[in-house]
Amino acid sequence: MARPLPLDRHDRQQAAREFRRANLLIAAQQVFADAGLEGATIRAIAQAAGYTPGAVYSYYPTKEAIYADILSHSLTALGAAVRDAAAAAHSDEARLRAAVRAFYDYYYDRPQELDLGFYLFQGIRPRGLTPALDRVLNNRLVAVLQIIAAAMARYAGVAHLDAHRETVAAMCHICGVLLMANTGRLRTLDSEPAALVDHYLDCLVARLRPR
Amino acid sequence: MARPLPLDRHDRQQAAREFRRANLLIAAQQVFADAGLEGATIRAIAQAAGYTPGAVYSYYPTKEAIYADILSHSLTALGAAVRDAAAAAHSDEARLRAAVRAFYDYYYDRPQELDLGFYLFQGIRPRGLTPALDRVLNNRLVAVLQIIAAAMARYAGVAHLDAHRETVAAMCHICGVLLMANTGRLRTLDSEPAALVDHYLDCLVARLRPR
Amino acid sequence: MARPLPLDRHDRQQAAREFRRANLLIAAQQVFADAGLEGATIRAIAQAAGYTPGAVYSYYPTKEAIYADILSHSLTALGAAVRDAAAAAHSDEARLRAAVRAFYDYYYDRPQELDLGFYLFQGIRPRGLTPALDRVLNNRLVAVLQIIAAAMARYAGVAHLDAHRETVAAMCHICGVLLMANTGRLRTLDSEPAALVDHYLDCLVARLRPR
Amino acid sequence: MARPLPLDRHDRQQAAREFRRANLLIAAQQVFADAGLEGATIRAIAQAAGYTPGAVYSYYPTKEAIYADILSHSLTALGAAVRDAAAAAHSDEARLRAAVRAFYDYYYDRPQELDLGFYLFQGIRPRGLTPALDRVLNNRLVAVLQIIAAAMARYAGVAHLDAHRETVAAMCHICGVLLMANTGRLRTLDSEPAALVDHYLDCLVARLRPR
DNA sequence: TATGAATGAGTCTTCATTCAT
DNA sequence: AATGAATGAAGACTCATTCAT
Repeated sequence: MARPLPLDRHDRQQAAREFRRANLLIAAQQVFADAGLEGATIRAIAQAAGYTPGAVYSYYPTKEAIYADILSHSLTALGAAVRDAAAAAHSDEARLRAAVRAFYDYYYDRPQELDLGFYLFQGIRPRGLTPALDRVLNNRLVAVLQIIAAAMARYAGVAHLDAHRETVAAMCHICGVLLMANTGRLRTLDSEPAALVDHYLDCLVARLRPR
Repeated sequence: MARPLPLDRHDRQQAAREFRRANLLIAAQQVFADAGLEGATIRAIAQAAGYTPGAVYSYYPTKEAIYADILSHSLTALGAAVRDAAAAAHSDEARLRAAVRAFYDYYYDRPQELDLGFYLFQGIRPRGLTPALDRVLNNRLVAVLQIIAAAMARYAGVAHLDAHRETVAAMCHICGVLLMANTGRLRTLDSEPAALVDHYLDCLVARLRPR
Repeated sequence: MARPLPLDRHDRQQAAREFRRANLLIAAQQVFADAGLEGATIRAIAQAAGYTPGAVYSYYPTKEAIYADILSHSLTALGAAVRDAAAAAHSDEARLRAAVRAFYDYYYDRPQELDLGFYLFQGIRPRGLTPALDRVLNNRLVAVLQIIAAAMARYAGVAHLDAHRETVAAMCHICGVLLMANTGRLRTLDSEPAALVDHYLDCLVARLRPR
Repeated sequence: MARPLPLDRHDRQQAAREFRRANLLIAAQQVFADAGLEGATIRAIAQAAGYTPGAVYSYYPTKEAIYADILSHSLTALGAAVRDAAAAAHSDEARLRAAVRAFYDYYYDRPQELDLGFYLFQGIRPRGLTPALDRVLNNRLVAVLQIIAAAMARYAGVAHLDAHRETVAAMCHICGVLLMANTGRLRTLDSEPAALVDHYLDCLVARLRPR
């Protein structure tokens, strides 16, 4: 039976600190979801967390670092959503469809998190998004894509497929649809984002169908 | 032989003014391409054009108006690029491929213009982007898409096709690829944007191929 | 029979200039009445007169000088209004009442002109309102007050009265009422400006009534 | 014997903050008295208080809010002045005279505060002067007028008098005199503002004298 | 660790006035 | 006399960040 190891003082402090940081992060996510990239000022985040602006800097060196941490959690949650959807499916085809749809659904419900990704991943940031952090975030994304790639391989048979390319292509397609939806283009073009996604999936499934 | 008509004073002044506005716009485009959306402040634009900030306001009533003008020119240029590419093609299939590729190529070379479009097309701007202007810009985009839709219809035969949906889907795909490329994701995922586009086109062409 | 004297070239030019200045002034008055003190920019005035901003400076050295000229004309018109009202009255009491009421009515209909007077007459202006001009404007005002003073003297009999003081007092009262009306105070205090004026006149007439 | 209660940290900080805000307000009042409405910019106020412009915004959300606070204090002080003057009087007549004179004296010594009132009470301000605040300020003014109205009623007997109307009329008169004095008109008209006020009071007292 | 006051560099925008033409 | 382009100084306001406590 696992018993929690006794912590020495240092570890206890560390844990408490981590706990406070997590709280701050949750507040930041909330501000973010409510007010978007522009509205998420340090002041607003601090206030939402019950802190004053200065206190935030005990936990994050920079505003961008907060962004990065939110994004990191966001990618983890995305991964969970995609994984769960895939796990619940009852056929290989359903699994592929479910995984891709989960990716789409996740961001459709959280447009700000998509924005954040695009913002942070963009070129060179003055400070905050270090190469190390960038690598971490990237790995998170790769992990999500691997779930989709696996579903694809299982459906199509690994031999007949460049699963990596197809997965990246699917991600691009989904993100493009989301982008167009979020900026209002699809509305003015009289198109339903979900229908576009399903159409893409229909074609994909047909194309990869094992014979 | 066309000889330039003599201009009266008013016309000459008008032309001179237009010339200066065009210069200002070019400077703004440059600032834009160099510094991106955030960096393209009135100060920076004015300086690049050799003006003081106040002077800019004799040419554009608002910062957003400058953005809108850049975007408008951008969409016009995009339209020309797509049209030219389609016109130069020697077969129906080549025309479809060329049109879509031209769309991609245009933005691949001018990533900031893509950003600008997404920025300006987004919801309601405080001032500057009037609904009228929004409609104009939107029509420009629609015009571009119609070229692609026409190529598609000609290739596939209009009966067997929801050309509108396929065109919107293609645009989403291209924009998704561009977005991923611009934010550095494709590099880290070891994917070539152009290869993705070509793959998409291969699938599209195969799928729509008339029998 | 008076025949217009032949004008030499210089005079003709002078007259033409004066004519254009008068046009400019009329435009300025209009802008003023429409847009108030804050809205009456040089640009707006120039545009209303069909000029460009620079041209205005051929006629007035300064924005304040335009204000001053408007005010001067305003005071002249006020004088005419008061004079006409007094002239039309059929009794000494009616004359006094009519003159004071005319003062009130004039400004009640033209609140911006009252503002202008207060603005220009206020303390030291940076430039524009020279002492000489100030004297001119003041004399205009004095001329108006003399009409009222004369009506008062005629009504009350000159012996029993400090007509100057009573006239200044009446002017203060009227201006106070107008000020309170224009700033919305009377509305919130549930008082009618015209009723206040009439009450003041009733008291004044009763007090000065010759026995 | 009252001993200051020990304050907890929060209260101490709150008090310190209030103290600084009060200092800022005093500086603002000074700037105001020296430079007038137009000269009282955020820059100038900040500088006078030893701050940078941005710091001002931790104390007041808006320039108009500073104005409003000054005006609020001003009206309170006016009320106190009028009340004290009335309280010190030894007869009903003296009380009425004293109250009205106190109103006059207060503003005669602080001409900018009169301006401020007229500015802020004017119609709708873009931001800052909310309807709620407007009501508060208005009530302050009404409270002052009630002191005068009470003195009037006590002197004349409430039956024989429209105390409200007479009070509003007196306020208008005083404000008219002050306006004319502040804009230099009374000087050029060779009239003493105080003498005008006293004359008005003489007439008022005579008219309302109980028989 | 947390405070929160303060900074400083920045944002867009306005407008009377000047001056070469 | 008129143009109108341009200036320059100013306006209110925002916000990430620092730092003494």
